[in-house]
Amino acid sequence: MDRAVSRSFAILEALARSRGPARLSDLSAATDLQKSTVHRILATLSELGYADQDDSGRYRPTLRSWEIGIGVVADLPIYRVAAGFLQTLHRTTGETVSLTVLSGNDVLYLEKLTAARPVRFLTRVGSRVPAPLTAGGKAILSARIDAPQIIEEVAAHRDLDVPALMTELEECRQRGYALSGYSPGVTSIGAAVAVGGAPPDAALSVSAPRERLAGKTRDAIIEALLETRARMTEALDRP
Amino acid sequence: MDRAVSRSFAILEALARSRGPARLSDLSAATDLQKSTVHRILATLSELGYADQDDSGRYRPTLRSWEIGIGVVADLPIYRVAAGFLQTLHRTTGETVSLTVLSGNDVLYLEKLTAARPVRFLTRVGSRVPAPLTAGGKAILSARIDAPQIIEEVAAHRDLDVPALMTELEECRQRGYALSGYSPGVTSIGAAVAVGGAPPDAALSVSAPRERLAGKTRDAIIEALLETRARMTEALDRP
DNA sequence: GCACAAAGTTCCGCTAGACGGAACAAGATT
DNA sequence: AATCTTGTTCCGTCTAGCGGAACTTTGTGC
Repeated sequence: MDRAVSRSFAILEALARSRGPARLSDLSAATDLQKSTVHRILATLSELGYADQDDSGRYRPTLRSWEIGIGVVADLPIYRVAAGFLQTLHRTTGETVSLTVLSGNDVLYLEKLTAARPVRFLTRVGSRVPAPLTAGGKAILSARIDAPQIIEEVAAHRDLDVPALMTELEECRQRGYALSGYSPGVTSIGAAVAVGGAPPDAALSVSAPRERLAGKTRDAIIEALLETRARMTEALDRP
Repeated sequence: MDRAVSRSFAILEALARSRGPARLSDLSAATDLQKSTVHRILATLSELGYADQDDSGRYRPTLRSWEIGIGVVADLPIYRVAAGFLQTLHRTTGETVSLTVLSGNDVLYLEKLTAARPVRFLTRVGSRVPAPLTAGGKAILSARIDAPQIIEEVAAHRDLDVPALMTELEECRQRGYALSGYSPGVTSIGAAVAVGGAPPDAALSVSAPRERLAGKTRDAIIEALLETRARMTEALDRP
């Protein structure tokens, strides 16, 4: 395990985590590394174009890591295919739509199109939320055999009503979509997207204030969501 | 200049560049490094969560670098503020709108909202185009004193009609927006966004097929663009 | 404005650990 | 079955990363 490599990523992560420019000594403290070591590695990162130093000597990350990262997601078949479907879903429903993928025990928000009358959201693109707490996550879990162990691991950190969740997942499996109220006052509806015959690792979801998600509107949105999911699955399976 | 660090990023970049999973020997060849070295560093990267190995032994980058990167852009004031303005501009014009930032001699596409009837675009979010070739880039350059040297550096690699470009920039400066036809058949209109009194390093742009950008529509779009730019600048200056 | 504090940078001897050639194992190809 | 090719492991060599301390610069408080 190359020590310098490991340390360089720790520094880069600390740099990205610190909102705004970071001082050398802060990074040194955050990573628990000698100042001279941090200084040397930062010089290397700067030379490579991953960090920058302003006039006052403080360091900030550059957009280099973003360029690499965006290249990675742009290569994901799900991401490429989803773009168009997300838009049509957004247009037909008029609400906030999201694309999430399962990453470990979390759901990772890959893309989000926000409604004209936006909701106060706790999540932004790039953020993680434990899968069993979100509509998209539940939709994914409901079709995976490893759902129980994921739920168990999450339950070890937060308190979850595991039995209730299990019966809820069973319901999701039957009707094809999941519901959630993770952010207070907003309801989400999620549907899992599977590629090939594999267990699903992505989901589409629609979110709106609870009062906007009732009666006919709600039924229409669910229909649009399931329709989009079907079309998208079909597009993914077409080689 | 820590060698192992430099090499690890070279490997990560090669991994991200190679669309789809990459083989060890390919990475070894691409980075001009010994197989054993690449193997060891990949093991480190895997342990750190930046790379993964599938059953067939091939390596692929994870979403880790994207998570870091998206955190970096999410911290950019321009990016945070732009989101809402991009949406309203997209809605009022109905066309494709983009947010770009100046990065070196290039313009980097940070965000893009695509029109319902989309254009065949050569650019995607995360891609780079030499600044003098795009509407957004010209708009930015027209308000910067270092424009001549950027143009000169770009002209060294591609052939540019430098004198024509300089007079065009002068026009941009006077009317407040720039025009471009970088992608064949599509016209873009760009306006620079400056924060504080500093020289601008970002731009908003609207793109559409040439035939949709004529007469009254065109005037309306330009008005909407300049209006949005004004509002956004105001929002950025408000602390 | 001076003195003190804290932050960034440089230096250098030490040695841990990265390096790379070669050998080995496991598939894939002919 | 024979032959590549690819991923993995081993190990002696020695370089390059390490960290404590000294030095310089920037900023802060009286």
